[in-house]
Amino acid sequence: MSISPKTALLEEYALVARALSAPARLMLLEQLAQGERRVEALADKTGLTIANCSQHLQQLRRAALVTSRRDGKSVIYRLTDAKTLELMDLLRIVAERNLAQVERILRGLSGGEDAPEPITRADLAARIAEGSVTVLDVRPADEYAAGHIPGAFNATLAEIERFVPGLVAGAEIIAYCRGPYCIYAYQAVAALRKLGFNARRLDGGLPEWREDGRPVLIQAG
Amino acid sequence: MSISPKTALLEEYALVARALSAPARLMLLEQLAQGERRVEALADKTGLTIANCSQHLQQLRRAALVTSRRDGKSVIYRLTDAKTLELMDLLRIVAERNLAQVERILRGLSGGEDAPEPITRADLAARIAEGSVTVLDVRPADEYAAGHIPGAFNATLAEIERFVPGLVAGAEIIAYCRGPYCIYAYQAVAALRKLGFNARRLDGGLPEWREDGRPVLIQAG
DNA sequence: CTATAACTCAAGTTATCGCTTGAATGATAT
DNA sequence: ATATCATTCAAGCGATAACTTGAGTTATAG
Repeated sequence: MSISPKTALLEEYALVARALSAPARLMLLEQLAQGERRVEALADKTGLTIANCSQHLQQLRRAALVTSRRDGKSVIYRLTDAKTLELMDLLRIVAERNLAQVERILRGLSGGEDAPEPITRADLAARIAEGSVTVLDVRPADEYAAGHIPGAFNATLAEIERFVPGLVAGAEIIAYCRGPYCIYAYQAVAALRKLGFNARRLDGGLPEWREDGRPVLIQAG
Repeated sequence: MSISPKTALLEEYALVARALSAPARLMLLEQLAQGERRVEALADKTGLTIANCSQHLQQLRRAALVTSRRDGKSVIYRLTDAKTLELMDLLRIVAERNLAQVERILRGLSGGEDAPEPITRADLAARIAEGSVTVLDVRPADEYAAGHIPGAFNATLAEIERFVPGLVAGAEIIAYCRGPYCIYAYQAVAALRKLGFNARRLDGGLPEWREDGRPVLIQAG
């Protein structure tokens, strides 16, 4: 009872979509977009148990969205290629354009309607070159250490207030985080604007910046 | 116990992916890519029961991949926008590039390794203009009638043999069908090549041709 | 107003998914 | 070899999805 090739093909396409259909797996992909990671590190960051995390990763691998290799005792996962990022991005774009619920959440995060448009990566690069902007990396310290935009300061959301006194009141602040799925930059911009600063979000996060071929500084460990 | 905005966002993105995660819904989207359709017509084409079909369509609508409107007694569904097509296409591309199973099926359909590269839509347009090619629409007659590439002949797979005697042996034949998800063109090319004809597939199908802004001929009814 | 057509809704069944727990594997260190 | 660490496998449970069936809605026709 072999099924038709048509159905077989659609099953395969559906398999890829199904891999993207669980929040836990999207979280894993977001982490992997930062760079390759061990299973345990992914479990830590996402709050999943190790076994559960491993199972999700295997589903992603079956759909060929990620690949894995062994390194000593660890197994290291990474995105198969940039197409995986594209797929995640398109998913987000469709959701943002058409789902009222998404717009509502994003508006809430931005603290009202006064949120400015995000700055493009090309514009930010130009502004950094002329030194007219403060760049803020709103990710956890370990992710910052693993690679960040040269010249960016690092502060988590909780640390922002402590960080503020050092800022010049007039200067524009650009916040970025893990990427489109990450809401830290939204929240940081909202917090800074509430404090009277001129803050904006970067369009995309570090993975997109890197994908553009722009420089990434890795902290000497 | 409100969930975090982060999780809420990921749930929404996952909802879109989940809508794409069933072969039946991909089939429906393929049909809708041809043009807007009533529920009953979609049920006929896909072989789903009406109730089941309706439920799948509602899932697609919840994910904002399709929209619907009432027209008299009927409800007519259509793709929300071209982004839906892009999403389907990217899904296919990832699957074709990375899943061994998909490559195997497609190779099988093409009847071995001698399948030529598909012709681009731009190239086909040029070839049509100079009249140096025969275009074959391998979709059911009703879909052909609802819109086809000007100058194309219509023949289903079963009819191809009957159609053959009228063809010049040397002339190149370009077959197309519903689009990337449709395998008719693969099968038609394989069949024609087996008969000694110089046949190739068009890259994409009618929806992509239309999306390019190229002319589509609608049969006078 | 009633009948009919085209969908949608609701309930029930079977299958699959996501998560947990505990055991099994694979690779290094002692 | 034995111990240890990182990951995967296997079994079980509750929740969700796909499909069916039959009833309920909405709009046109008579």
